[in-house]
Amino acid sequence: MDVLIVEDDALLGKALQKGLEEAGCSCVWVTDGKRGLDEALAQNADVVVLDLMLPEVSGLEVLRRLRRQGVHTPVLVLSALSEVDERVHGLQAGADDYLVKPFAFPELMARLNVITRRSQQQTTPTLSVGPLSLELSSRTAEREGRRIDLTPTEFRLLEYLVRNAGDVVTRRMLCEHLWDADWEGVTNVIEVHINRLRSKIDRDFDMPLLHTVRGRGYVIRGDGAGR
Amino acid sequence: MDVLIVEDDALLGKALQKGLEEAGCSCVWVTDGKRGLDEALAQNADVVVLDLMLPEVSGLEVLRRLRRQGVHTPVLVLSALSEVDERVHGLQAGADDYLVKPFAFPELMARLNVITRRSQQQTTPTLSVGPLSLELSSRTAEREGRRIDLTPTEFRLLEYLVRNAGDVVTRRMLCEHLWDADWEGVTNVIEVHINRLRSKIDRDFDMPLLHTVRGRGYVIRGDGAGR
DNA sequence: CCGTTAGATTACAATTCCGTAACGTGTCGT
DNA sequence: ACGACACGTTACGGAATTGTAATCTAACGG
Repeated sequence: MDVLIVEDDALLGKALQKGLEEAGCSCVWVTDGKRGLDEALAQNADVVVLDLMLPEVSGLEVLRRLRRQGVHTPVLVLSALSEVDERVHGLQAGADDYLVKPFAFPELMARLNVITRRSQQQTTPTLSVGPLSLELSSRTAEREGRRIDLTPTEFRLLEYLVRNAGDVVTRRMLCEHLWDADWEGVTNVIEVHINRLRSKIDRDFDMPLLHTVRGRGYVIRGDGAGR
Repeated sequence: MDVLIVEDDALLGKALQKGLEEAGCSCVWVTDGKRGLDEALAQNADVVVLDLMLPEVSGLEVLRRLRRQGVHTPVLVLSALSEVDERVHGLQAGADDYLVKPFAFPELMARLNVITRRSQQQTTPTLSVGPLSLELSSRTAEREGRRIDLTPTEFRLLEYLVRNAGDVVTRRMLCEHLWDADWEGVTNVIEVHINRLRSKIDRDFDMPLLHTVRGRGYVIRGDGAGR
């Protein structure tokens, strides 16, 4: 496990690094907020240990900026203050846990384990079916490592299919959810978009995921099974 | 608080409804999975109490489909089985808590309170600065109740500005994050897009949010303050 | 006060995206 | 085997999106 330590006190920093490395973690230790933010933004750490009292940029500020940038790496905040107020601020700013100095090293380890486990099982904003995954935040798809660019409607179509993976999605459903519409069947918009989608997510691969169910609609399935 | 109860056992269902209503909650009680899913999808409930053993569509299936549709309403699962296995399945399918029958009513209440509170403070996938908010999932913006349609690049530009709200965003930063690019300054793409963005989020309102900092770049601020 | 410069605004052209229509292909029932 | 029908494929035109360039406006320095 990779840990980023942001701690200006050399004694404590060194102790943390030593203890964590003995516990089998690899550490990066920086001593000011500026570099702490940079390292954290690089997203190479699985968890961050962040002191609140720092020169230059305060720990709270680092935390706030980190979260604003959309980085959700779990953060454990250290502070000399035991004030409830501070604790509230920290948690509001996006900390996952809080530890008051002085503390016992085993407790730090225990808390780090808890928050990393929790963050791992958090639902990431991503959908997937078998080898295909959609990243909702960036609106891109990926299959077997390859990035797939989708137009807005292609993405919405695929998203809807994936949310109903394994179930047949009827034309009617698509009309109502992707267009506004009651018309349904006036044109062949759907077939056209299904076709374009297939050419992107299935054409270049062995196993087709998007199947048509004659007379009913379409299904997307993770295994290759046609029905 | 609005509670949706999905429970086929009439005795238990009635008891739950009575108890919850006495505690000041308003309840909707349905007795099968199909209607449970429909009601839950309507998103009128703040929390769902879901029995696992149901006729037609099983509780697990209801839960799974609900989550696949992107609905995050907290769900408390009820089950006669105390098997660890079942519990794991339930939690994996997206349950927020688990209660084994028979149970004491106060415990149910306590757990409902915990999971609703937790879900409320969960970070919704939305950014906001003052009167402006961005919904990341649907890629739309809203200001003072009015929906604002943004093109893909406009949205990315605004998102980046909002994530750095209060800080000046330089041209260099924009070039690197929104385009790939090292060119920076060859053309005036940025000014043009800023202009288009302003015409949508500021033009029709009293207080401008997007300010230019001469020689540095742009800031977005929730209060009207120019600097 | 004037020239310089940064930024705003507008116009325009290239590209992309989307819905329609026409046509091709395969499947099913008889 | 044949026709009907469902779906696939391709081509085309209009609309939206995006980057470039030209022009206009406002701030700043001296």
